[in-house]
Amino acid sequence: MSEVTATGISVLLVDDHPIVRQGYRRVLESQGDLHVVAEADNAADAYGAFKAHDPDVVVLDISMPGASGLEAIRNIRARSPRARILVFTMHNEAVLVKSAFGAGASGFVTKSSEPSAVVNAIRSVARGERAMSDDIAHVLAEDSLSPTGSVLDQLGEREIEILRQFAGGSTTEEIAAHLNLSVKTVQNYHYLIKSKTGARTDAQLVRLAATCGLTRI
Amino acid sequence: MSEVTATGISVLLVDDHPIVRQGYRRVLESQGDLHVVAEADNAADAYGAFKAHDPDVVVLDISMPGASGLEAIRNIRARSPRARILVFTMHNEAVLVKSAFGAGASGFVTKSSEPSAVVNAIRSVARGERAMSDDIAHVLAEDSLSPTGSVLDQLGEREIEILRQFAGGSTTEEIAAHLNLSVKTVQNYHYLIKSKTGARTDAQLVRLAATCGLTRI
DNA sequence: TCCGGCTTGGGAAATTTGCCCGAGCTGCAA
DNA sequence: TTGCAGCTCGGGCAAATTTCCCAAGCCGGA
Repeated sequence: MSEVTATGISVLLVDDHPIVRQGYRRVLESQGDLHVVAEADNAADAYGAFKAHDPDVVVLDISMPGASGLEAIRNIRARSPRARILVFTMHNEAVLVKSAFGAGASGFVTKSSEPSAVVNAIRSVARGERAMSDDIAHVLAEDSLSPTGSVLDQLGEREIEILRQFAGGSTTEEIAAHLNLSVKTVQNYHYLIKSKTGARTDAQLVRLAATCGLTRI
Repeated sequence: MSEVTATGISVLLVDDHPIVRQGYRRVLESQGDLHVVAEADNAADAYGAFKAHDPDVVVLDISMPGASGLEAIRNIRARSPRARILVFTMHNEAVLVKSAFGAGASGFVTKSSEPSAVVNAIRSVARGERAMSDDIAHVLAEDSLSPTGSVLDQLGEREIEILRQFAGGSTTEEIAAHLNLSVKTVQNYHYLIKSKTGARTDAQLVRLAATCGLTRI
């Protein structure tokens, strides 16, 4: 049972900052056709609120405490494949964007976008279209992405093992010693993992490994 | 020349996210006594806007591209010691809070606070009082009791800012560009941070930053 | 005033990265 | 059976980064 009216789009807002939520709410409701029917301040509550209100669009920030926002996306989509989820966050890393779409998001908009771009993105995903802000399109274009599923699916067993140890804090030498490989090989894997995942930085690799559950922090 | 009316408090909003600014504006203006007279989306413009509008209170997010928000605080206070500045950010690290007050802020409120707490904080600093949200008070209290300071206490303010951006996934060049520093300086900070914290790996650095709440994964 | 710490960067050697390559293995499909 | 494709493992080499050491300016405290 959707709460959508003949002329409106119902929205569930998920963000951990109350005043940010309230600000969004006012911006969205001033549009006339957008109605915020519920809010949640963490990923765990997001699914409950989704079930209770069956909104047309879920607008959520993926950088929240507790369970990852990606987790929330998967959670919602697993049970309600027709759910439309618009990620709205300050991050603009290619890996994160790909993970979000891979997890089932319909759109990805950064907080640096103009409010008009955000509300238009909401309308787009409500129509079942894919939406993303200009800067995100740019990031993805640069990344010249390959059509894949989860980021980890592109990695071989060895690559994942090395990524795990690397993200755990081990040095290249330690990994080589532990796996009985030459340092050069580990270096090559390191490079290969970065190219495959699109991570441009070791820090991005660690974050990627963490969001995929490869390592805990 | 203050733009304050007999019954109102004029506010300058500084935040790099347009829709967040717009949301704040609506929340504040719905209060009746608060009037947003100007906005700025970076620290550099903040002082210009301050001079032009002489607001009663500056509400600013310290995590912005360009010059650090702390820099903006010092900038404004140096020229207008009676300026009231309320820091409004998602960060709640004790070191950061102390730095902000040290730089001349009158208040520090996190984005996890209730909107009512935020507007009350604005009224408090407008009256010349010091204000902080409950969670900030809690963090400061815990910090003053802990015998072993956080690892971050060994780091200077610039070092913390660079660590935050690095852990967030930014490259050395990007950080240098954001902060208007030479790449060499950022590299030196990177090295210095590793020595001070004892991290032997970039991954360890990211984990450290995450456990200290400097970045979220 | 002097000392110490922060900030900013240069310099130079050591190390790592980025990207190319080949070779041995396995599984799979024609 | 042959052959292709993908994983694993490492060499090579130029380019980039990291690692240290150093210096100068600034500021606050003793």
